[in-house]
Amino acid sequence: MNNEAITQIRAFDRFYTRIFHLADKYHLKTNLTLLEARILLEIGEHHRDTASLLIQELTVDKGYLSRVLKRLVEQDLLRQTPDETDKRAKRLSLTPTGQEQLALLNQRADDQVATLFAGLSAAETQHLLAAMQYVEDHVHLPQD
Amino acid sequence: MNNEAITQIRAFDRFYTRIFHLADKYHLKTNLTLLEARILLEIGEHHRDTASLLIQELTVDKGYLSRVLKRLVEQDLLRQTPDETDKRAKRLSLTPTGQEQLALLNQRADDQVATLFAGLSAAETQHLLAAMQYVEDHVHLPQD
DNA sequence: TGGCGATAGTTGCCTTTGTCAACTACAGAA
DNA sequence: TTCTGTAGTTGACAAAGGCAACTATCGCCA
Repeated sequence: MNNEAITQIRAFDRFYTRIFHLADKYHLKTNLTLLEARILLEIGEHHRDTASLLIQELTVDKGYLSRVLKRLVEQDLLRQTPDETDKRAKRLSLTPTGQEQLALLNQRADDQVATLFAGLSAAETQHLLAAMQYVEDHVHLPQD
Repeated sequence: MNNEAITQIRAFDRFYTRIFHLADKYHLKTNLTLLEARILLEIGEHHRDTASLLIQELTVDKGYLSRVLKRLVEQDLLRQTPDETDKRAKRLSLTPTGQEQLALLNQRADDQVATLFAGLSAAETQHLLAAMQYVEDHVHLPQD
């Protein structure tokens, strides 16, 4: 890969990081931090229901995560129920309140995205999705 | 924009955020934090040579930035020279040591990108750049 | 089966990062 | 020349996160 290409990719990276840094405010006006919001999302939408799964997905320290989860439990957004088959683990699930919060977060995040890409025609939207897909397909995931 | 599209875009966002969260480690093995690295980059490459410009670009608190800049000066990576035409402002520039560090950072960041997109043919690389450009061109920048 | 290294999660301790408000100094316009 | 706004600094504080030690349990295998 030549230097010119690398320069352009780095420019895209800066651009995209900035955009989504601005957009990653969907948790505001809730009482949640960005990490807490992402946790609710991962549990509620992607069924990652143990701390270890979250640690992998969110690349966060387990000690820190433990505390954040505790906070979510105290706020009655999260439940930790003992895992019957593995007594070291705890299964995480959202309380009704947690589900409400998640719905709200999703609403906000959707709105953000809709604003960022407002006014595209159907054809442009398709093209955009294809472009994103292309990027995703051509990144070499670093192995963990 | 329909729900399906929004969902896919949010998936891309999560993906890309994660990738570049992993990739944003180019400052490691230097003594610099990510913010410090980005500051050197903005000053050295993009000629943003006052604190206010950096505040805008990096969306960082001015009090905090002030301290970080002070630290960079102490490390002899940065110089602050009085602005003759505006005596409130200070012009920022890299010391020779700072320029060396910047070169090192650029090297590391380039390597990261090259690794992430390793093995693409020239045609694929062109396609990738076009895809990124398309995304960039179709985002509605939120006005500050 | 019982002993042992690995894994899940918690806790204490500490550092770094970031926020907020008050403050000084200067600019630019009325 | 006074008033409002901007550039940057400082103090006090809160939030975020890293690190290591610890408990409990698991799963393997001699």
